[in-house]
Amino acid sequence: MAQRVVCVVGPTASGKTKMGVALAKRFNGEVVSVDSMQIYRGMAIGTAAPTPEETEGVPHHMIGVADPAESWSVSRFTQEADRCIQDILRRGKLPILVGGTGLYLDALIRGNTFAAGQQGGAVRRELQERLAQEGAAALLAELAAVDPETAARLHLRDEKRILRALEVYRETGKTISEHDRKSRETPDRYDALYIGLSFRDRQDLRDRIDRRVDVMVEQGLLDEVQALLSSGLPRDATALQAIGFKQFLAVADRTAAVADAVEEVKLRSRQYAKRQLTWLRRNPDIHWILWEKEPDFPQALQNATEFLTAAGVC
RNA sequence: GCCUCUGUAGCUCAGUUGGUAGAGCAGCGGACUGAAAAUCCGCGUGUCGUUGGUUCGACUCCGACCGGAGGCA
Repeated sequence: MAQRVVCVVGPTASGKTKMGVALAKRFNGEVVSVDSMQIYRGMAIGTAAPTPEETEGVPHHMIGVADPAESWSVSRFTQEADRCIQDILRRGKLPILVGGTGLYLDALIRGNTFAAGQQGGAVRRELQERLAQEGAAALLAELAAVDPETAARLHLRDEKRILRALEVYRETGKTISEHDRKSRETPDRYDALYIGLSFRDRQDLRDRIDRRVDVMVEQGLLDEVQALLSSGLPRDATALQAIGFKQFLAVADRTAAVADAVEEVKLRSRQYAKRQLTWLRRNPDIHWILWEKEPDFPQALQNATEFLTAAGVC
């Protein structure tokens, strides 16, 4: 039987951090952040990483563990996070996975393996050049010759995935569809209990996102971005693709006004929240707790506790 | 007060010589296996300001009224 872990999921600004801490205290757990941007150092404000006060002494893992100049990936993340989970289990504590990056969480729970290849690698660079020269149609045709299944699935404009599919074939001699099929067949690595947080009315989520963005700006999002830049972080770093950082980069460059950047960050955040909800919707195992207007944590903790104890967590 | 321009989707706007309307953004839905806070796909949601008239037929032409912008006084 796979080892048991608890996952707290939900769109951005739904209260996952607070819930994670409450559950960790109640069930003798430690939190593992599952967030593609909180892993980078020096981005605490813009990624709404939990502050020392917010953690209430509960150990948190996988936050601020990476240099923003190096680009991480699902593969790298799952390896490191898995190590944390194992360590927590070894110490007899309950791992509580808290985060909004759906792909990372699913890969972790399922124990996905990833085929060879990497951004910045020789094969990828060569394919990128060919994409620029010959166009996506040529590459998609090439993919169709070796992996018709994937080629049929991908849209001509989905260049990122066309490149990746070709890369996997080049690097391993096997198609990505074959790799994925095998990866899916392996049993899940963890026995996960999911608690989902969201709002019954999307408008309430939007209001909460707006308020959170205003707070980030008050707390010094611009300073945080400027600090990253003055540390010599390249502008095309993956870390700077994070919502908030991308827009305030323009403010730092004086090519955008603060007020416009704030509106843009709010917009991108709610679009991101929508994509997160789409991702989560296909997981039928989530025990949802839906907020009415405002989060009610005491109530939610009781609800979640009942759910977890009924499932055998103590 | 007079003159000119203007009123079409949540927003910004197109709409040819009259045949009940379409773009971008927003929004909604979906996908996602080494960039995932990334990337990609799909969907038009409408008293065409109101009200009379002309016409087989009006967003389109005419009148009045209401709202907005500018100009002259």
